Amino acid sequence: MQNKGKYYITTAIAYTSGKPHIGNNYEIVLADSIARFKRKDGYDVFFQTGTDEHGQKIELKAADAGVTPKEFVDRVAGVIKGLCDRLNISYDKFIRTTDDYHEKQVQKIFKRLYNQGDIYKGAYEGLYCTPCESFWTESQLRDGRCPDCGGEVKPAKEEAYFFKMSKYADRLIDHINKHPEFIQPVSRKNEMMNNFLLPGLQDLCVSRTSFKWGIPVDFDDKHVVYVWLDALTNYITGIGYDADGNSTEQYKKLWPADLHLIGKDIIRFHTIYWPIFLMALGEELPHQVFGHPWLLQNNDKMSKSKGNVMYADDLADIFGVDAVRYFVLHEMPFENDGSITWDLMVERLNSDLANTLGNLVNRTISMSNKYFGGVVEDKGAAEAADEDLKAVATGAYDKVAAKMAELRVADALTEIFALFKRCNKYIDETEPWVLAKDEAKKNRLSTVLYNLVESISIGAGLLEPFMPETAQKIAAQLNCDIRSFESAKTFGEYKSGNKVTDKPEILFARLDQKEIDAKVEALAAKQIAEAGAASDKESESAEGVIDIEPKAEIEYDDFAKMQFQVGEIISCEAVPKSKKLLCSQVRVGSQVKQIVSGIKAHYTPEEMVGKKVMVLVNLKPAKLAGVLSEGMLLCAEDADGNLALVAPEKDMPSGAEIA
RNA sequence: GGCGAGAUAGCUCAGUUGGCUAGAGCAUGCGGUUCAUACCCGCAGUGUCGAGGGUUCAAAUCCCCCUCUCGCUACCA
Repeated sequence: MQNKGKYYITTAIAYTSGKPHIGNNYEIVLADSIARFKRKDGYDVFFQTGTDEHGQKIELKAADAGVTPKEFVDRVAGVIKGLCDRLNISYDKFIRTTDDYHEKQVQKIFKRLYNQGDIYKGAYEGLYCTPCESFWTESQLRDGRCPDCGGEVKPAKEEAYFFKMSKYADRLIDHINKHPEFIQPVSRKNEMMNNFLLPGLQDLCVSRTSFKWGIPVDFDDKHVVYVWLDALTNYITGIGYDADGNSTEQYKKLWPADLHLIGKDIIRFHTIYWPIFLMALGEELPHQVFGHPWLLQNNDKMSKSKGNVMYADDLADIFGVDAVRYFVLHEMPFENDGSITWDLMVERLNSDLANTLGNLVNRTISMSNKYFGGVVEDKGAAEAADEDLKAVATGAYDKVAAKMAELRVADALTEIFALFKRCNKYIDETEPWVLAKDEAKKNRLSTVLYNLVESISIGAGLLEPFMPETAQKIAAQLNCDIRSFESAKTFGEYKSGNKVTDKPEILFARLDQKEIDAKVEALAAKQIAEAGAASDKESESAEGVIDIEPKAEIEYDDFAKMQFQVGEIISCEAVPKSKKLLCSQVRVGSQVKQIVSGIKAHYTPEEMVGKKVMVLVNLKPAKLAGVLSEGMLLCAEDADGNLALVAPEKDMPSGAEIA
């Protein structure tokens, strides 16, 4: 087979804060299918995945669990790698951002970018805008004032390093315009252009002093390198990049990457910051970044405490690895989010895998055994009816390859199943059981069965990248090797006179919805129990608790400046020109304040009325979406951004002081 | 608020540069068949192609407007 050149494909690296659910594993199955397809198609493929292991969240989780951060990430990385292996992922490299070569290179990269002036130390003094709660750099200020609100900026305590993004923006815009395939799907290109590139890029903060669990900046050890410079560079450090110019042969061969496969939530980082980092390092840009949609569960958020989190290993236990692979690949459209439910999985498995594919293999082998003792022989008794089957079988590769070239994996699978459906139809057209009754038609019957076995063999060869185990099982039952793509283009490669197995195994057993329901309930119970136990102490704890960025310590005087009181909401309406704002009239003691809050998504105006809530009353009034707001309603926020108003635990009169 | 995408059969969607009775898969109904995992094959559907207006011999497809949904983004005291 000719070598079509190298193909370097990566997934995003998984954050080691906990066990990933099926929605996270989707990406790696997708990547694996592409990698296997390319490999089989004659490319010299290198497939890298791994784990992102630094950051404050991990530092805190480890502390909760009573272990060191390294012990914590070692354990979670092991779980993640185990899931990859369980899903039969054919990665060539599993990188961890705690690997020593990676850490060393990140330090070198940081230093080099600093030395060449792309990274600079941000002077926070005089640059914090209190109303906006934002830090600004010199270059971002407008006339020495906050570019957002035009207010004064004041000194602050934390210093940080920044990357000068704007310096490379024009080059990046040019690159994106000249390479329309760079950002996939293309609809994302406009979002990046219109929201970030064209309005002007802000410099990116690339260090932190507020936590320690990260790669230290080697010339300023108060700082650790902050997430993106650490995480994104895995794509080059994993294959031997060296910031001093001594990159390995492997690096020179593989870079630039052919495809970065990532979730749509991190497209910005991969199509703006990452290319700019690479430009700063003088490296080529990756050919393509594909921000795939998400696999959601029934539009319902997965949550362990609800017991509805789907994990790849649980699914594989119930359905089998290849069924899970088939499911996530098939259900995921190209541009919109897909949805996954237990009902749908049972339906897909019964309809596609058991009925169409499994039954086809089974009935074909059964007939071969029944009529010819398992011997499959082409007796040359061809008829016109065979031509279409042959055309579909030998033409399937081209169709699948065309879909794969566009990364349309779900469509590629559909093309393969079209071949299996054609085979079923062929059986009905030729009616082997009728031929079997006529001794004179023995040769025809033999040829018909040969055509079927040959077509199935071709289909199995095409199926291999997506469902490797199943392809293996089919080949074993047909007693032949798995077909190469090359041999899938010609009809008649199955060895005539070969003997198939005499005891065909069921590839996919039909499932009973009720049995699955029972298993699902058992899983849910287990999860809820675990979630309960976890909230006590266990290392999995942090579901149920939230860690946020700590702010600098304040004096009592700072606190005393704020005046909190109980306020009663007497009326409330939506702010017309905004999506998220509600405008409430709040009685605080004898006065009424108008307060605007960004909680429309969580409370209806009707719900708000009558509530007694905690109000920050002496906040300087400001206009929001053109409406005056004279205070702030206090809310708690969870990790998903859900808000809950804070209210006194017993009924208190309006105006009561909170201190 | 800014930018963008979309609204087609019960469900998920396809419909290329406007062209014949608008398609596929799944689900539903009917018929056929029995090698096989009660499977497979065939047939049939229903659709005001989101509402309204316009251009055209001809519009799901182009233009205008309206309603709704979604994505990114800003604001969210």
